[in-house]
Amino acid sequence: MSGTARDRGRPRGFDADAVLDRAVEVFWRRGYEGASLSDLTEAMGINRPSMYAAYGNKEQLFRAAIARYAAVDMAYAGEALRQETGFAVIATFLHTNADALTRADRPPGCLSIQGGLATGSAGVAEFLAASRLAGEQALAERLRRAVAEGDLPAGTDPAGLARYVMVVSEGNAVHAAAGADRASLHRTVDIALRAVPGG
Amino acid sequence: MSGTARDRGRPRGFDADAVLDRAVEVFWRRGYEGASLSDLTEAMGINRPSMYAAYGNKEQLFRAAIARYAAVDMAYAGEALRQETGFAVIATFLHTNADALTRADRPPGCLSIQGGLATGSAGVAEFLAASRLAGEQALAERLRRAVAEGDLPAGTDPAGLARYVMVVSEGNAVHAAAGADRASLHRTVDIALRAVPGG
DNA sequence: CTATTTCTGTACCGATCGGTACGCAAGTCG
DNA sequence: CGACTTGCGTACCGATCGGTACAGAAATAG
Repeated sequence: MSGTARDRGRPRGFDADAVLDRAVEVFWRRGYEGASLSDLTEAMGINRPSMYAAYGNKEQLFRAAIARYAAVDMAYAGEALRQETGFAVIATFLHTNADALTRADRPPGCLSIQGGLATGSAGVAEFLAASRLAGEQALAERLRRAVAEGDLPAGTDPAGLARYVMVVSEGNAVHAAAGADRASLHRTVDIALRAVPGG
Repeated sequence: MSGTARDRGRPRGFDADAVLDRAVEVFWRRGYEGASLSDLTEAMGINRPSMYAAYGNKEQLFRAAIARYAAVDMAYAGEALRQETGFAVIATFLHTNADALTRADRPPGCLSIQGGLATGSAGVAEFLAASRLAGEQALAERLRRAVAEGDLPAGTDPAGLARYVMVVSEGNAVHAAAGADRASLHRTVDIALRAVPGG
């Protein structure tokens, strides 16, 4: 009963998280279908069977990559939700988002959108849409509180405003992927904020 | 010299434009990489060699499909540019765009974005980005005139405003592809218009 | 030590990818 | 009527796709 039947056998020769980061980057640049297993395993530095043993198959690897992406590259969103006022939440989210979309050490744009809006395997696009929707709902919840607390005007529709914010963020992601620079994204955010009560 | 060496030989057994419309729909639904030649030729109702003879190869077929899409499914954009004031141009564009993104007889979203943000063949994404940019510049030109004519406030940045409008439109396209309904797109547009001088 | 378990690397699987060779059908020319 | 030109349909090409069988290597358990 000492070894919990898990430490037996040959130990894994790679760090699963570190290797997953390389997969994130490949999916981000090439999309789900554009990233072949050869691309992925080469970037990850492991062989194909090791990848299958660790993650199952390509789609499960992609889902793991999205989870890792959300935890690492979208941490700024959680930060934004912790701002004190509804307007500050939105302004912080959009501006930090603009920065995240144009980091020099990462692919431009957003993995959730680059990954595959239109893809042969139906599950992938729906999975991505669902994870974006989860973020939108978290924002709507925060804005609902802002209305209740009075720092957004009574009568403001929190869900509609949250959707607007996500639309701006996703549109910026499309522009960033097409090569728009950081300053122009921030300029767009400044215009967009004029539509937000308090801006 | 009667027949200009073009009417000779067996005549083509299909209407090139009608067949291209079917290709548009396949690319729209599945993206550039997700649409296989088998998918395409089956939907077009022609054989592979007929497609190659008529269009060259898959990428040229895609470019032809984009051109056809711009002429047919984005005609509303030209209409919007002909509105009388800068605000009317933007409002008309965004609202007719919301309708176009959710037509019952067409795939949801926008071919230019569904087609392939991230794709293996580098040329495709750049071509799509360039065609979106052309629309943005046409809008900027129209808004520049609106500032000159005084129906947008002096000091308004036409290029920045045009980019903002395209960002909203592209963000809405992402949402439409994920299944958002027409009403919620229009609600987003109404919020977005509050950022536009005159809204 | 041997037995057992688990990971690694090679080498391969059938399916599908984009693209094409080639013979036949269907027209216009003289 | 041939002679010629062009599109159509079958049947196929090499390359690459996602996924795996299998044997050897590296660890623990006894």
